[in-house]
Amino acid sequence: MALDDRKLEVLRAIVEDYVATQEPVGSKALVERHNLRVSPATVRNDMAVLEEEGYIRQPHTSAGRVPTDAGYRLFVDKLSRVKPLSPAERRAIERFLIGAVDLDDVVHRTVRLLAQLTRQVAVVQYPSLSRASVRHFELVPISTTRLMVVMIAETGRVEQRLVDLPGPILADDVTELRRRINEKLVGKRLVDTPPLVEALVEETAPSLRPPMTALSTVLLETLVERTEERIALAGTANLARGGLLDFQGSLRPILEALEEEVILLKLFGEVEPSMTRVRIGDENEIEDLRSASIVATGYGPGSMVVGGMGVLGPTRMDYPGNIATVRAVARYVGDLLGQS
Amino acid sequence: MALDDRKLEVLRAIVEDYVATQEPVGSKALVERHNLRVSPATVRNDMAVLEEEGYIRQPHTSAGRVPTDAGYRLFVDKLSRVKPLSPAERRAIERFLIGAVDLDDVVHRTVRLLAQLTRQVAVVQYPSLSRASVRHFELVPISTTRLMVVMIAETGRVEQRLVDLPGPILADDVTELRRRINEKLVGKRLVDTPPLVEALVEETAPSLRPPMTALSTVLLETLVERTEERIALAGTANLARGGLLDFQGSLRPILEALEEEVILLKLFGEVEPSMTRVRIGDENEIEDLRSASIVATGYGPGSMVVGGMGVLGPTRMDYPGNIATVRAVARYVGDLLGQS
DNA sequence: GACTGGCACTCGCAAAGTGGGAGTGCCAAG
DNA sequence: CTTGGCACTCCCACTTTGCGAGTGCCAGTC
Repeated sequence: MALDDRKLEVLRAIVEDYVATQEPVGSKALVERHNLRVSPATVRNDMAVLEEEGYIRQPHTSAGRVPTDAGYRLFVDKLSRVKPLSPAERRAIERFLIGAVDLDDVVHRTVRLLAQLTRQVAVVQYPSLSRASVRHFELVPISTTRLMVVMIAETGRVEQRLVDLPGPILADDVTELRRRINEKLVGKRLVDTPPLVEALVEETAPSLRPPMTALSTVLLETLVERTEERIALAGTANLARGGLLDFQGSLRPILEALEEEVILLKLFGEVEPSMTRVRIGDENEIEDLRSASIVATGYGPGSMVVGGMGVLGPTRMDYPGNIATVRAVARYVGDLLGQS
Repeated sequence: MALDDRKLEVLRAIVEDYVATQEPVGSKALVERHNLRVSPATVRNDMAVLEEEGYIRQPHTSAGRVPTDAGYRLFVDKLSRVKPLSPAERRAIERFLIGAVDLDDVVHRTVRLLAQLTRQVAVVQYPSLSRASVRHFELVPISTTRLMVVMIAETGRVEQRLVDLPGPILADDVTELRRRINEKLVGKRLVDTPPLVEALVEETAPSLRPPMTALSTVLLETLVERTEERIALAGTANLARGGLLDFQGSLRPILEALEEEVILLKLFGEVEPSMTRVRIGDENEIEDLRSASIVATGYGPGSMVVGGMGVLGPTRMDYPGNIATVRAVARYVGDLLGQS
């Protein structure tokens, strides 16, 4: 059965009121607050239909209605326009990010900013190396058998590792290795590098084989393994705001999930280019997050995506507002990365 | 008035029972569970005295007694021996830390380990640079007017920064600068370096003055400003364990305080060498943490202190156990740092 | 003087009872 | 299709009640 316009309007009103008040909303209050031009009785009939279709439900007989996860989903997909940000918010974003001194600082500020603006838990993935490309490699001799490998990515992110060589090495050989590595890898996207590293070893003259082999192991680790593991988090205190009415009583499972970086990466790292993903309640695969919703989006310079960011909160959240904020912040940070 | 031995014994029993059960403890239950060799009535008299002295209190008339912050303090100072760790715990510590690949990983694992063993919120300060000494400086040319400065500290921590030079620079000059910087700074403790950097600039030949001046600014920043700001946190989910009986109802202020790195650094960073500090409830200067206790200690290779670590939980916590665990982990991590 | 058993008293808490009110579903009429 | 009316449901906040744990005090004992 198709829902006519008024029924959709009723659903929207229910969602908006419930999000605002946190209380089940009844037919009478609805007609009063929104100027639906019909009587409560009519609204009740519409509600009955909406309930049958699974978009709303009553917590108890003879209480008001509350949106279901499906109801929120419909609301997000069809019934809400993305709220434009207020000038005050735009200014807040700029002011907050403008003083950032390095990449860590950008991420740090971003996550706090998001938490503050949305009043939810905010998550920002550090710019992932795998989708970015290599700007420069450096080898620094620490001792005769030890090198430090430093990689600088286009995003400005820097990774370093120590390598123990199988035997002493000459300064000239270090220079040679550095030259060869840069020649082969600079400008390439990190995801594409592993086969190149393999080739690099094979093309190396026998005299330099042993150190190059040792290096290649570490290069692969740096390039691939540790590549998207870091996450910044802020605003957990916001979880405790709703007086435990959200999250059916216990913050425990939520806090636990938030401590698992693997989970966060799955939620906020798997983002498609220029898409904002909204995951509502039950739609979450993670058991512990069935009472939470997530708004996530990718960010990066231009149209490139180098990481994800977003917010997490109760299913009863201000979707249009949060979506707008997350998008705006993501775009701003993306531009920032593009500049450097 | 001096408290005789039995009264102290009663206090110890109250603390232990209350920590275990989370419920006010009465005179009858006390004599049953601990073999005090007196009657409930006697215990009641002792309790009356203890209450008068401010070590315990009753939540309501005719309820059992609960330790006050002063009671816990007395318990920690005089009445508890540090529990030796169980072999299982020792093994857990080793197993958990043994696979760590780099400094970040060590800190990461440590904080999770602490959270797991104590079932409290754990905090670990990254090894502070300021108390460690410089192992090596490296200058890496990125372009003709841009250098990357990399500093490696004795603790294995690496910091890097980009520097824009006032004009193009030759490779040989970079080498010269590198040599001079290392000559002057290697082996010095970071806190002692600022005047040395000043001197360095003054001793520089006029031709190299401009780049050295640019460098010195960044060196000072790296050496001083950003020097002890990082903190790792784990186990916040443990806060939600006590069913909100701890922390008088709201986790909010606690979570908020935990998000302020400045606060955490104050709490866990200001540690004296080889001391375990216990801060109980009211003793905390931070308003929001008046219902929490903190056990913190320093750690580092040998007798050096390069950072702090510890746990935070409800005042009703297992002090002897937590103190023992924090100390053991700190010592283990310190040894680990000493090796590399 | 220190300890003990007895006893009256206090008071929080949980279970049970209660009234009010918000909200519903249905129906007959417009 | 919409509307006003009406009977009905049932949650919630409030009060009542009884119970029991725990206390403080006192008089008696060692």
